[in-house]
Amino acid sequence: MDMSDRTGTVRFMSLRHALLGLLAHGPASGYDLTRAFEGGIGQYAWQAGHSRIYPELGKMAEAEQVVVDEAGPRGRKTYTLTDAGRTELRRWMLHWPEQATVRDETVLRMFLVQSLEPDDARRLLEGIAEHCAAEIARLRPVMEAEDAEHHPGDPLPFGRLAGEYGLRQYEAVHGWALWSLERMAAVEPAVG
Amino acid sequence: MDMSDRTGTVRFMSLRHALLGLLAHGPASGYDLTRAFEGGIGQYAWQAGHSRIYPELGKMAEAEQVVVDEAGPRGRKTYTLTDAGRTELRRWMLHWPEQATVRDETVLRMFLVQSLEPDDARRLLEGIAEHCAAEIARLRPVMEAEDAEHHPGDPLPFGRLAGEYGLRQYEAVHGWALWSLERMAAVEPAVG
DNA sequence: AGCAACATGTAACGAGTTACATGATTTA
DNA sequence: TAAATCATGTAACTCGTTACATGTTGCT
Repeated sequence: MDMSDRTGTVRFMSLRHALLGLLAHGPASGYDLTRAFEGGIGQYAWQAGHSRIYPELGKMAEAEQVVVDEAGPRGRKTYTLTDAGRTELRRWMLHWPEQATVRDETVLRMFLVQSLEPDDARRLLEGIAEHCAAEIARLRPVMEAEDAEHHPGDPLPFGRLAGEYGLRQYEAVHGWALWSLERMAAVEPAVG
Repeated sequence: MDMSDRTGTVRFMSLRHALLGLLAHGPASGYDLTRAFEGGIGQYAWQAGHSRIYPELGKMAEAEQVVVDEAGPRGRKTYTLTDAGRTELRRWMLHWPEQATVRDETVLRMFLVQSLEPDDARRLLEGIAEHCAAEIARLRPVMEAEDAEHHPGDPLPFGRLAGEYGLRQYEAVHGWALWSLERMAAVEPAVG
């Protein structure tokens, strides 16, 4: 599979693709989509507020990647993916740029752990390990409950793969923090 | 450890903290720092080009978090971290906001795998698994070589913890992609 | 009647990318 | 002497956040 995109085509606009992806599993309003960004996507993948989402939906409608069902109370507009929208989503999902956009404050902190004094670094790593352990304890039962409800043959619940990704992410960071603590202890044992 | 920051203090500016963190391991010029962003930090944590870095260094000098050694050929300016800079770096490293900035195109794609048709999703996951396997094969020998050169008692090489983080990240994603393929196969076996 | 939640929009600002612009030093 | 690399800077544009602004519907 081709993991890179050497064509000089359309760049960036990941918010648009996030919206296309969310709309792929059913019509939704700007309000609904704003709520969606408050969940896992906003926590782990991409952030956006309603003030950015509404204008983008407008542009997507212009580009005929979505259509509006003018209806619903309180001026609610429901957007539905068009074939053009689904095609663009698929194109984006299958063609990865050589350098994808990344801006992750948490990962940045991990890259900079070694800029702290050893005692501070240790405290930070201990905090990370604890935090991950707590998140794992919170997420694992959610996944297990979802799996228990799932009958063979049913389609996977929306977000199940993403949830698993989050869980494994926390497990990886947890393991890394513990490994780093051991590694630091071997080099420069804590005083006390 | 306090993993959240409820104080209404200074927001965002992660680029500044990335620069403070890089300068913590030694003085560098804007050019050097721009190069640094082309490596692991830019690939996994935070992106920035020279056009953003130079003005930010200017502001940091104004705020006296760095000082300039006016010297060097071609108008090269070397920046050195001050105590104020180190204090600010430490503050940022130890106080985590409730919701950290995240914008990661790759993770976004993983969240949206389920928006693809099963055959496309399978091809994508296979591609991810292969890509991760290749990166793991590339990174592991680098780490092992670094570890082999390392003598007990020496400080950890700069970036060793970050490198391990990257490696474990790829391992986690690799495992997730394989798990997802199995999970999908159980639900909707591939045709053929 | 009042409050929470639903629902949409705009404006000002902050932060990053691409492109424009210039020049000095080193190396082949 | 030509090219690559070093080295810095600015301007225009895009994208995201915070704050401003307004009105409706459903629930208690």
